[in-house]
Amino acid sequence: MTHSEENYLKSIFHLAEDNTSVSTNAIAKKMKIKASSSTDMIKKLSEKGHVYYKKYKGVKLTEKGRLAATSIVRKHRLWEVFLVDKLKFSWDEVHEVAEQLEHIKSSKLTDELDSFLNYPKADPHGDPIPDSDGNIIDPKKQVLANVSIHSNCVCTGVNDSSKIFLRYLDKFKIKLGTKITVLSREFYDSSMTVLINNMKISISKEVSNNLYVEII
Amino acid sequence: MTHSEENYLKSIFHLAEDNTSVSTNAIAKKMKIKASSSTDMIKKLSEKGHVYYKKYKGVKLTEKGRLAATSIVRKHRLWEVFLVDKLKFSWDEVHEVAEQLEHIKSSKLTDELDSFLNYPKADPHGDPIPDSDGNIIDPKKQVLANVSIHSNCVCTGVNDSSKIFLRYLDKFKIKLGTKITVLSREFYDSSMTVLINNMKISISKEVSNNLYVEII
DNA sequence: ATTAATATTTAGACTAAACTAAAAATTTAT
DNA sequence: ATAAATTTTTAGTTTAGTCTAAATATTAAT
Repeated sequence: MTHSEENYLKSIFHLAEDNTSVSTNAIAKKMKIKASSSTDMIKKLSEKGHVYYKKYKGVKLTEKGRLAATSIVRKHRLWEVFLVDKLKFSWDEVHEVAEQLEHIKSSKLTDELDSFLNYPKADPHGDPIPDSDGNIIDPKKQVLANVSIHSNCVCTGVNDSSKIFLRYLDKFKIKLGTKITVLSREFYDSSMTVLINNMKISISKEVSNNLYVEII
Repeated sequence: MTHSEENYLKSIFHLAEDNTSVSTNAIAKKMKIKASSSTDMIKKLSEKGHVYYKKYKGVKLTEKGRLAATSIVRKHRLWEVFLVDKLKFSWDEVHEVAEQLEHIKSSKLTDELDSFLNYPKADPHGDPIPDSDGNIIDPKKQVLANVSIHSNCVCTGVNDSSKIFLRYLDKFKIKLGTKITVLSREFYDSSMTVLINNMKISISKEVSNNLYVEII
């Protein structure tokens, strides 16, 4: 399988982790290519048995395609853990490099890396790492925005792994494991006041919608 | 730079580490491609300033090309150290995977890896690791075949990193650092009798020519 | 239920990197 | 020094993955 084919499968997977149907256009948009390119590649992936495809009717991963996709996601997230835990990368620096490393083909490498890293359950952004059979145990996540007032919770992940968001979080020393107490919420703009690291801060709805937490 | 371009530069470098002229044919042979493909790519690399090239007159790396080549060799060898030292790869398993990893583009990754591995001087086969400026300190090597009788020496590298040779060495428990005492040499076939791990064994000239040693 | 807007596919073109076959240059041998 | 052998280059083809522009299908709006 080529890098390009792998990227398509990964994109389809991310567009529909629940394996609902995805349009060729949505794929094109996600991958920042033209729709015609997407259609072409989908035909090819369909012939190879990685996706189900009916003209104009969208695309779904086959079992084979899903397994290939989760394998790439597994590698991507394991490498991210490696970069943060073993080398000195921060969580906003890992994505680009992991995009390259995820294409390395060696199941021994992947499995030894997993072992070396002590079988991590999640990547540096809190996203779950699929096992080698493609199973993903995703502790269903709750977004900070939906937590009721006076709750005590812990940050368990982010819903947006963009550099800009991650750096915002760094600025306020918010990381995975950080305790957050919800103090109040504004009707006007859905912003929240929360207690983080003994500091009272105000958080916009954009932020509270992109922070996953677990209530304790 | 594409993977393919990088592979050409690497091949040229290995064909002439002393930076003498290399024929397009030699490149083709080394890379197991046709000579016409080689000529085409050389033209392209020449236009990009990575090689000097005059039709029918062979190819030499420019400074820029040499730096690119050593960077790839550096990455290849660092990854080999990682695979052996940190994951559980043996020295005959690392090459194929390192061929993929060497193309990952991130100088931060390379330098942090170097630091994580404690700035190794050589890869698992004893080949020197270039520094980030492309300098290679290669302790000039002596082949076991040339060592005089009764010398005590230590294995410091191999001149053939093929699986089949490395596995032969494994069978006799010969690895980097293994002490070798030369007992005698046969005129007939240039084979040697040596003492290794307290075992007297006979070694063909093929083997003694591919083992680098340092006399102690 | 048509028309308009949008989504999707088709057709044809481009680039990178390989190939084959043939031409041209160089080297070797007589 | 010429012919033969070998090496190297040129010319034209192929495949993968992209693109643009045009055609067609689907969906939304009146």
